[in-house]
Amino acid sequence: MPRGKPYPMCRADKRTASRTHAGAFDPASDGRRRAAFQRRLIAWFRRHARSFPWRETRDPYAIWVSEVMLQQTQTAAVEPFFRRFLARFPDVATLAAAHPDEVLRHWEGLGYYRRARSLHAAARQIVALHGGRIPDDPETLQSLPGIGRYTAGAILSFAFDRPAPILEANSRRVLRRLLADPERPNDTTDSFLWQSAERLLPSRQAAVYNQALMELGGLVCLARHPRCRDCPVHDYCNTYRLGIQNEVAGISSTTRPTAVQELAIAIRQRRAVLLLRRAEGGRWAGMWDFPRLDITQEVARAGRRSNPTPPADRVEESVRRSLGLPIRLGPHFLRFRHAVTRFRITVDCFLAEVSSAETIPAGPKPTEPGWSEAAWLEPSSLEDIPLSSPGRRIAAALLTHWQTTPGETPERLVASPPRRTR
DNA sequence: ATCCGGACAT
DNA sequence: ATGTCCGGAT
Repeated sequence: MPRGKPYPMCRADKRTASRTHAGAFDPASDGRRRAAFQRRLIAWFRRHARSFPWRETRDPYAIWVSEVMLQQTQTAAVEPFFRRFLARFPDVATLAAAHPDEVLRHWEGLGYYRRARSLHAAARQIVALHGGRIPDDPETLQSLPGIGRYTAGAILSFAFDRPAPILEANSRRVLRRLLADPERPNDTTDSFLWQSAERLLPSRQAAVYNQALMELGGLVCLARHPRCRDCPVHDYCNTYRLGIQNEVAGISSTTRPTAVQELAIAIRQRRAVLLLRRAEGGRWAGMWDFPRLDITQEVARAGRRSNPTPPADRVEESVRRSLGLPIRLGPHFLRFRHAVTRFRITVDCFLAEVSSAETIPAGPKPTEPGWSEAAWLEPSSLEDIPLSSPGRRIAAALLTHWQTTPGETPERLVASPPRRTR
């Protein structure tokens, strides 16, 4: 990837911006004031910008990958994934040629797996339709899966330095405060903010300017306690002037979590264990996982103080019905909790053996919705497939269990109530 | 435990 | 307009 200094640190802006008169900042009406705002913001950015690997490049591919990873994901979480991903898939052609599962494997643990699938699909589309070059116009970019208006603007401005506006969580917060209508400071629409972002954008230095806007939101114009005294553009801020910056906050939708009880079963046959692939559209789409049963209803019916595990024969019957597989339930070996979107899932994990004498060759066809594929895998190959985070956790516990109890045989597998693993 | 964060479908 | 998808940081 091209290296170097994409945003040369020119001398700090020594000019003192003129004191601003009172009144709402309207970027459309005052070009001089807008230019001063831009200079202040950019000068601040040159002093305070954090260093990230995706800021060390202007390679549109690397910037695209980073922006997709950064969707709904914080910078600290993204960094190691970004490095690994770029090392393995250094360019569009390499990514397009890769197996989907390997792409997913490199995304494992980052979440929102549709992003990885879209990225891969888009890479193939770029090779097939655009000669392997990342498009540099907004319409074509947004025709690619996983690229919306923000990501298109980010690629256009960061990589190509085109004057394309961006609006994401950080810059949205900045502009919401900066441009708030004093009468209705919380009624600002995204449509208005997009228009404003476009009007505020300088025709040159769009890359630095856009990143400065985001960085200000990330470091100074914080949701909870905005550090307005440190803000280089507080003179231009409609809410700072009125002291109502704390009244304009991102209203977090208070969708309270739903408790879910699940059973995960590691079903063994000879040396292999049964894995299922999660279907399109749901959680962990395209990722492999251990067979899981939602037992929330049963637990609720049985009463809250009772053992959260249904009787072994009920579980065995349920697996026979959904997977067409005769099993004998073994011991409980792991309990953990996992929070995902608005669900708080408690997972109880059990060993199990296929109870039929005959070998069931190609995995059962899962008839239950939610699963698309099944496979019997040797423990060692669990490393090679993309697993959901809970799935990876179960796999790790399973490998430990098998290593510490090497002599375990089906005869010794006896169902027992879950121990409290807290 | 709560907070944080774009694309897409509906 | 609203809901869905994820995991790590705090």
